Amino acid sequence: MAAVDQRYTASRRALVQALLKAGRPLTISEILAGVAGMPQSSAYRNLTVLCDAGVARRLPGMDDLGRFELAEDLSGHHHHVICADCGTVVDFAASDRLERALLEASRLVAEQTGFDISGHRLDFDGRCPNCS
Amino acid sequence: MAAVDQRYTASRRALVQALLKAGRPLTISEILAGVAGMPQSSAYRNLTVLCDAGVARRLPGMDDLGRFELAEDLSGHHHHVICADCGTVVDFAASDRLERALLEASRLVAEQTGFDISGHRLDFDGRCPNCS
DNA sequence: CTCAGTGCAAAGGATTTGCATGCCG
DNA sequence: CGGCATGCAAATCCTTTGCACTGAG
Repeated sequence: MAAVDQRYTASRRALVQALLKAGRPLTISEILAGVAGMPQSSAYRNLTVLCDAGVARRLPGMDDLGRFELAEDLSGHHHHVICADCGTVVDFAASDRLERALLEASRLVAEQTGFDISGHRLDFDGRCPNCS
Repeated sequence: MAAVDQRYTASRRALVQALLKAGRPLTISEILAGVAGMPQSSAYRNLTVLCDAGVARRLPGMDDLGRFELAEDLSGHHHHVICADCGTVVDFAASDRLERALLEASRLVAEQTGFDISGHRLDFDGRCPNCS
């Protein structure tokens, strides 16, 4: 890890802690709220560093808000359940059976499209208990 | 459809045609390139209308570019293969077996999270032939 | 002493909105 | 006529950058 990373400073530690504690992807706003006193720019900059270092991961969102979570190396392979109303994202681990089916599908996709497939992302869309 | 939509104007028709012809999700830039003479604001505005009308759909992307495609009502249920380098998105239809497994998983997710699940999204990440 | 890290403020880029005008019904 | 649609330009929103300063090795 030290191979890529520069220094594991207080700010970065704080970011990782925040993500760890949340156990689900967080927006910048949520992160800033949880790590009082950190300027946006530092949050963005360090999050970028963490992503490059393979510690964190940025994920796409329906709304235009960037969300961050710990890399799967640290959190384990999982998928997401997304509320169409408030955008909240919750983690979810798929069954082995489903994962196997997905792997198989990857091979198929590679054959059919010529892409070199490196992974998959599975999201469930719905409405969370709060927004129902 | 007329229930939600206002008017099916030339601009909107052009947008739908462009998406239809492409057969894959397009960015705003790609759309503007294909529909010469349309101002960005009109493209955005009409795309929004089309999305509200259930004719089109906006999808999340790793890069910050919004991509649009026709709704599944028109294009059929499918998934995406995304190039990590250039961001190009290609459509892909999953096997019945996989779809069944996904449906089953939806039920499981609903139980475990309390969400009301309305659908799923499956993306394969990789590198396209051009970027390899 | 040197270089990475930090904050602030300014810059960027994609998307949205206000407003006046044009056109369909 | 009345209301939606359209263009243009200005405004927003999230995110990235430039720059000068501080801190660790």
